[in-house]
Amino acid sequence: MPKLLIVEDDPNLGEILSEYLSLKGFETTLKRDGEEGENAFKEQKFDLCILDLMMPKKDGFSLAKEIRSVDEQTPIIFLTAKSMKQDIIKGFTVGADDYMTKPFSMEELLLRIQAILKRSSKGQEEPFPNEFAIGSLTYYYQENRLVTEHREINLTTKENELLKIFFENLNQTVVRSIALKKIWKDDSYFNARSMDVYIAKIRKYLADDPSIKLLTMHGEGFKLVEMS
Amino acid sequence: MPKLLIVEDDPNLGEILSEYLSLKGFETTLKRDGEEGENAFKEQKFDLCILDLMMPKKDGFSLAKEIRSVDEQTPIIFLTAKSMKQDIIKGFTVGADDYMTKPFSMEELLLRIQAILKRSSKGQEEPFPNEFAIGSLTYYYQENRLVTEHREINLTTKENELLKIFFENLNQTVVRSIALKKIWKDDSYFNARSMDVYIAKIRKYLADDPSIKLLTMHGEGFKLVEMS
DNA sequence: ATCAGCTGTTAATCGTTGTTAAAAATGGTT
DNA sequence: AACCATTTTTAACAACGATTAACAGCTGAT
Repeated sequence: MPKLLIVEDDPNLGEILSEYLSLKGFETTLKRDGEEGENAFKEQKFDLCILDLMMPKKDGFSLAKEIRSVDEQTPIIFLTAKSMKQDIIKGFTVGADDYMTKPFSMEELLLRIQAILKRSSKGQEEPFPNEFAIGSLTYYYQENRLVTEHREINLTTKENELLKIFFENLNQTVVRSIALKKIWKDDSYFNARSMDVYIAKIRKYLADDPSIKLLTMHGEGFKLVEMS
Repeated sequence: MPKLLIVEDDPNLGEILSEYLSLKGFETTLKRDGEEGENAFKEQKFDLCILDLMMPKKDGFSLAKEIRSVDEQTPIIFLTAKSMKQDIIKGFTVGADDYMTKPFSMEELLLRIQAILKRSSKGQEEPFPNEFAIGSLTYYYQENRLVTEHREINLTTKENELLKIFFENLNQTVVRSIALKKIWKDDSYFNARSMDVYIAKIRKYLADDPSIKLLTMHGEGFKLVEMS
């Protein structure tokens, strides 16, 4: 649950922001002016700050500078009363990550917050590569296609999703219930049986290279391995 | 001349709004309840919607949701009878851009409309490029035209809209219901079948380059990919 | 070794998608 | 308004994919 610091002097907008964002699963702290905001920032860590520009006591720029002098990391979003290009440029020079001009849609703000947090949380996860080779097989995930020495197989959607999970977890056990939840969204007896049918199909495809085996880990799941 | 959709059940207020805003240079369409509003929205494009919250047949929230499911762009302003914070928050969660609490001044409404239109016209999404190349194909969206190695195809409106969605989402699954709502404005059994017919037509065009495939993601939608 | 509970396999069934053609709607022209 | 050409929708059937069912085989615990 990411923590947000909201500094906004308009009590109405502040409340709405705060409530809406808590509703969306953030832990929000609302402060009414720059000084309060600064104190709050000194007291605890936040994952992101939302600062109004025009505020009594200490404006958003000054507050952002204070924050940046202590902390290079924490993302800052500015709220500007109107779309004043000067302000926006100045905002970015003091280290803002984004800005919103009032009035703005909560949804858009939410999207931007999510985008920024995702970006700053880690190096974005590498996507599963389209081409994946093992033994004499080549698997093209994006293209729902598996190429063996003897033939080219067009995979159905379900076959493809399941095979992807095995390639992602090469030499590791894929737990039944986890695969089921990923592909079928819930694990029930019937979905489990459906999966077994697909296991059989995939095994037939993989049989083109005898060094590749999809092992059964009885009671747990399956494991794709390349024999040495 | 921006087009406004006004949905307001109070005939008095509706008329006043409509007349005032036409006087100010907008082209206004006035509807008296949510259902009428929905139909109007499906029939033509608007630059902004002004929706009353309390209305017979279909309230403003539901209407906004319908609108957002088809179009996430067009700004929406809600008119709320009183300043109920809950309503306002709910309004933002369904994608509203602004709200006005009754009674309000026409002038203020005008200012907000102008602010929103200015903002939404400025920060416009990068437009879909007219020319788009993939494999040996070149697609000219603006010109409803697809050029292959062998021939030049003039696309019909529906073919073009559908193909555009696939190009926009290259290598990503386009969900049936989303495409349907975008193009046909609602997903029903018959529209779905109609779409299937267009899928077949598009596949015949794309077949000119065998490395381009429009894959079926069974139960989900379709995905345009370039084979490696 | 036996048995209950998993897993493997095949085929039937059910729902979704592919395909083609006819019907209906649309738009332009006389 | 009546005509035509074109586009879009509807309809019917074929093909395909996913699930269910039934039964056979296997595994590990007692």
